[in-house]
Amino acid sequence: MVVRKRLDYGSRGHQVPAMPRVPSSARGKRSARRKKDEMSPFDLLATVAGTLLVDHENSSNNAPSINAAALTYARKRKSVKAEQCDDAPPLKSIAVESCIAGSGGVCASPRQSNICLAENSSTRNGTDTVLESLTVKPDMLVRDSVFSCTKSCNRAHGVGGIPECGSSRSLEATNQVQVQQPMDGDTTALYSLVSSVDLDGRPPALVSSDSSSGVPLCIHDKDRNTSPLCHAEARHAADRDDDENSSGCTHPCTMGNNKSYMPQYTGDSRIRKMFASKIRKAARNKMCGEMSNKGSKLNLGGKKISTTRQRVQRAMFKRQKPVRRHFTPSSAKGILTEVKLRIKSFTIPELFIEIPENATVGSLKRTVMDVVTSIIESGLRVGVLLQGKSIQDDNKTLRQARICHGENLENIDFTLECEAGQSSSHGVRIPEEMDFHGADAMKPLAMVKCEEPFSETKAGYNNQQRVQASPNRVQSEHGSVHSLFETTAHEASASSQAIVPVASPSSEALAIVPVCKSKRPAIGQRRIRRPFSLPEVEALVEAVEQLGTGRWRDVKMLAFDNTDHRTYVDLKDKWKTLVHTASISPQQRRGEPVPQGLLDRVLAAQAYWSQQQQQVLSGKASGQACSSSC
DNA sequence: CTTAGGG
DNA sequence: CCCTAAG
Repeated sequence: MVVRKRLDYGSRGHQVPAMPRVPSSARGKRSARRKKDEMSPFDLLATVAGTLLVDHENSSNNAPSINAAALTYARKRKSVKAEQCDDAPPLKSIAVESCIAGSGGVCASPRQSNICLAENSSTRNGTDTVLESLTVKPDMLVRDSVFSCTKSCNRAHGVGGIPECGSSRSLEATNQVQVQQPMDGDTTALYSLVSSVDLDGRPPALVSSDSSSGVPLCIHDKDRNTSPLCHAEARHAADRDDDENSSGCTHPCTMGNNKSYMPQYTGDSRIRKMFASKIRKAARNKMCGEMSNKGSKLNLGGKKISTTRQRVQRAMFKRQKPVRRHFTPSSAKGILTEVKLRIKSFTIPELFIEIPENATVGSLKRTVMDVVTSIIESGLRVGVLLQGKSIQDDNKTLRQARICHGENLENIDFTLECEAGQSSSHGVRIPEEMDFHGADAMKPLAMVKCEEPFSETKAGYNNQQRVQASPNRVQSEHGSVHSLFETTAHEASASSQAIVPVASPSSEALAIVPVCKSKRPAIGQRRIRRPFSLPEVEALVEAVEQLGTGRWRDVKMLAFDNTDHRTYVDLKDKWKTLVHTASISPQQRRGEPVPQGLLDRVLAAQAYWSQQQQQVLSGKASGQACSSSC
């Protein structure tokens, strides 16, 4: 038997992408295998750092703590694939220079605040602007990373020096590390001590600008005046699905009406379902060729451009753990203190990579790896801040630096940044070298980032409207960008964490930006929930009273012909729920209350038309019997 | 494509 | 809302 598979589920005008469907047998396996092959930027970094540390942990006492942390992280993350490590070039010695960053560890160097996009220089100072945080020059792979020693119950102090780090919003990796801290060691020794990190193995979570002020990509986030760290702390308890949230994308005004329903952030289950649905659909259809575990498609070769400049714009991670400091029982000498540190922030700058169009995914991965490696290789600088003030004398003992007996431990922060000024030998291009035609080149990024996939309350009903609202985006979606997006998404770990290349109109450069849910319903994207309003219900009831149940297409045309987001299936479903609502007690009803009068009409119409249908059926049957007998 | 019904 | 069998 041939089973027809409908590709267009929706009604006219409601565009639902033709999607392959996975056999229902696979439905139960939605979220089963997702994370396996994911390689988040942090993973990538962790892998690199891990390799670095492997090479140097025995030979160098000055291995940057971040590497240690990253290594631990990498080790704990089974998802770090060996292939990435294998392909990584041998790492040379790391020049780790203890260097003190400026207060707050942010933008100590003018270059760091130099951005290629932000035409508005007034935004460059002080708190980082969105653009600044988005486009960090590659000379700082790890910028403004801050370790912080804090007591478990001392949240406020853990923030020391951080709030000023606007750039820390860019990427926060609050890995918690544990340090055996000899009280008499000098600051340099302290760095190496971080090697004994005890990293929490949880995968890096994504910063959602909605839930964290760490990603102020959209203006609406200004409403949230919580400090990043406070937010971070607040998210501890529920950091479960950070990785599902879009890092660079905010959904400022969506879901305005129904605060209790926020699909983008509602939780993993929903979004995971979404992605799992994507996966299974894709797998079933096999129309996308090789699919990543995120349902991504790889089609790099199909691009028309000869060179792809990839812009690793930004990656953000946020890992939140309760800030704790563990004091081990003092040894006989009583000079060891176990301290838990955490990386407050961790910034990866944008990278520009030239990749031939016939490059393979593997080569792309290797290139990214090489670039990251080269940057790390060039050296990381660790800074120690005590109460926001940098400690520049590496020879000073901790006691001399008044870092002792834990009394100041909660005030210690660490900064990590790349050695400035190096250029990559792997084809990395710093922003200035890009042939951007002015700052406009990056406009699409901003658009995409802040773009709201669905604006439930304001975008209007027409899908087309939204598409038209952002021609650049549309262009991006249909071009080669899409294929690259798929590729990149494969490497990124979480949905929201995925970095997506976006075509730059004025150049052929591809920008990789944190993925933002597409305005176009992504493949397998569940439609946004749009509760029926009272007028809609009234219209529906009236139409059904007129036409009856079972003629949903007509009902649609009669009462909802101008609303594309209501399919006749939706109307049918709504009627179903209305009937159910009318049949239950008012106390059991949820959502916007429907007037009882309307519900009565629903029941009446339902009873009437069901009776009619039965009569039709019986009449039909009798007619058939008659005709057959006659 | 529509309808119907379960999820 | 989604998914799908069936008409």
